[in-house]
Amino acid sequence: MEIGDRRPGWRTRFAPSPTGALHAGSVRTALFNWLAARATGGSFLLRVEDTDQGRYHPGSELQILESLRWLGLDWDEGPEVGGPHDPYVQSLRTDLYRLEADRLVEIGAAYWCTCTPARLEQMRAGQRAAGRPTRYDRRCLERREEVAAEIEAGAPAVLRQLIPRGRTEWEDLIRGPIAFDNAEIDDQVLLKGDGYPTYHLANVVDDHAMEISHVIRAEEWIPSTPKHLCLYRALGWEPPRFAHVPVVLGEDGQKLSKRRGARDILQYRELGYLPSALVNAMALLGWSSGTEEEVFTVEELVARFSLDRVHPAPAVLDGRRLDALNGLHIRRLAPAELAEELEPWLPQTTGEQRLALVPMLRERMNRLDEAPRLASALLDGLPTAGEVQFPPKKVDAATAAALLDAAVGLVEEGGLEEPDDELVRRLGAVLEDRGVKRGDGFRVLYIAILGAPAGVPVFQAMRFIGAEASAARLRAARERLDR
RNA sequence: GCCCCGUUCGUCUAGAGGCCCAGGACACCGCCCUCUCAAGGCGGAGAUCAUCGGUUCGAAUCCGAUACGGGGUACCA
Repeated sequence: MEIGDRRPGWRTRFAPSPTGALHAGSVRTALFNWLAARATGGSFLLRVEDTDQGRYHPGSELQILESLRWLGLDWDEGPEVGGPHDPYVQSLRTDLYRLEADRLVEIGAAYWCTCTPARLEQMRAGQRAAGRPTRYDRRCLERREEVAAEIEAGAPAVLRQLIPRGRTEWEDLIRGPIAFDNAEIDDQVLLKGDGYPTYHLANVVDDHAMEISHVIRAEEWIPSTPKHLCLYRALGWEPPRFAHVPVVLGEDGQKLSKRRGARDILQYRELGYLPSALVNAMALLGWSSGTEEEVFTVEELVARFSLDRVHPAPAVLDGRRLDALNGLHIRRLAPAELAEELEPWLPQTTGEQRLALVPMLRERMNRLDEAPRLASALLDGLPTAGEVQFPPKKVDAATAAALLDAAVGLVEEGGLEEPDDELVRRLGAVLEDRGVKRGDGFRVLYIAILGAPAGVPVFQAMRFIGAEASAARLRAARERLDR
C-alpha cells in the first residue's frame, strides 16, 4: 500500500423505521452497510427512523434489534449502546430538524404551504390527465403573505423544499453517474403538519450530524437522492457518497414485501438456519468475491467485501441455495458447536448425547430442524412398522433370519465394542455365503434398528441406543419374520 | 402518464474489446466411493450473453433504439 493510499474507515448506517419486522431485503441492506464499515475499519451506526406516527408498530424496534443481533451485525453507535450523537431515535431529535428547517426558510430554500390534501390531489389528477409529471405547482410560493396570514390564523401548514433550477448529479458507487433535471424534482414536504420531519429532511440532517461518510441504501431511494443533494447544498454541507444497492425479489420475481408474505428474518431461525449461512447467502445476492469461492464465514466476508463488486441488478433469494449453503455451514461447525446449536431442536437430550449424535447427523442435514426426524428412532423409540417392506427387496426371509440371528449373537457377545469394519466383515460374511449383496442385506438391520431401510449408520446407531436395546430390536425383527 | 434503475444457464453470479462457440455455485442427471441414506470426488445436460442497429480487424463487454422487468411519482420510509 502506498503512502497516501490509506483511506479512513467508512461511517455507515442502517436506518430502519419501526413499522414491522425486518425481511431479507432490508437485512441485506443492513449487511452491506455493516460489511462496508467493518471492511474499512470504520463504524456502523443504527438509527431508528420513527417520524411517521401513523405507521409506528409497537414492538418492532426490539424485533429489529434482535434480528441484527442474531445475525451478528453489531452496531458501534445507536439504540442501547449510545454514542457521541445520542439520541439515535429521530422522534427524540425533533428540535434539531426544526432548527435546520428554520434556516432553510431564512435562506430561501424552503417555504410554507397551506394547500389542503384535497387540493393537492385535484392538482395531481389534472397533471396526470394532461400527461404531465405530478409535481407541486408552487401556488403557496407565489402567495407568501397570504400563507403567513393563514398560518397566523391557525391554518395547518407544511414546509416545502424549494428545488432550484439546474441539474443534480452524483457518482453512484454501484451504478456510476446518475443525473436528474431539477425540473423533474418535486418540492418535497420537509416538515409535516404534525411537526415531524419527513424522511428527506431528517435523513439529511442526521447523516450530516452523525458524520455518515457513505449512504448505502436500497435502489428505491434513487429518485429522492437529488432532493437530498439539493438539501445538502442549500445547508452548505458536504454530502456523503451514495451507493444504491439492488432490491431483493421473492421467488415469484416480485419485490419482497411484508404484504406479499416476505418472512420476518427471525423466522429463519425457527426454520433451522444458521445466522452465518443466512449472512453468506444474503451477501451473495448482488455481491460476489470475484473468485470461485462462495462459502464464507462472516469474518471471511469482512476480509473480502467491497462495494464496487456489487452487481446492480435485482436478485432473487433462492431457498434451495440457502438450504445447501446452510448444510455447508453446519458441516463447518466444530462438533461441540453443532451439539450446542442442536439443543433447542433436541430438547430431550443431554449435551453428551448430542455430541454422540453429531457424527451421525452432520452430513445428513441442511437445516437444524431436520435433526428431530433423523434422530427420532434413536431418541423416541422405534416407529411403528407401517408401510416398510420387510424383509426388503432382494433379501429372502431365510437370509434375513440368519443375519438377524448372527447380529443378535454378535451384539450379546459385546461385538459393538469392535470397530465398524469388523462388524461389517463378520455380518457381511453371512450374506455373502447366501449370495446376497451387503448393501441389500444390511437393509434388514436398518429396518430392525431404525424402522426404515435407510438412515444414520446402523452400527453407530446401535452403539448409541446400547447393546441391550439393540439386541431387543433385532430380536423383535426376527420374530416379525416368523409371523 | 412522467422520471429513474436494470436485463449473462431455472436461480445466484464471473466477465470491465481478442484468454469466452461464455467460467463457477445451487438445483437436476450419471458415475465413483460406500453397511443404507447422506456427505465427498468426478462427469453431463443447461445461456443464439433481452432484441435490433451501430462503432471496431474483432463486442457479453463501447454507443443508440426497442422490448421486458423493477423502482419512484405521498403531510410513508
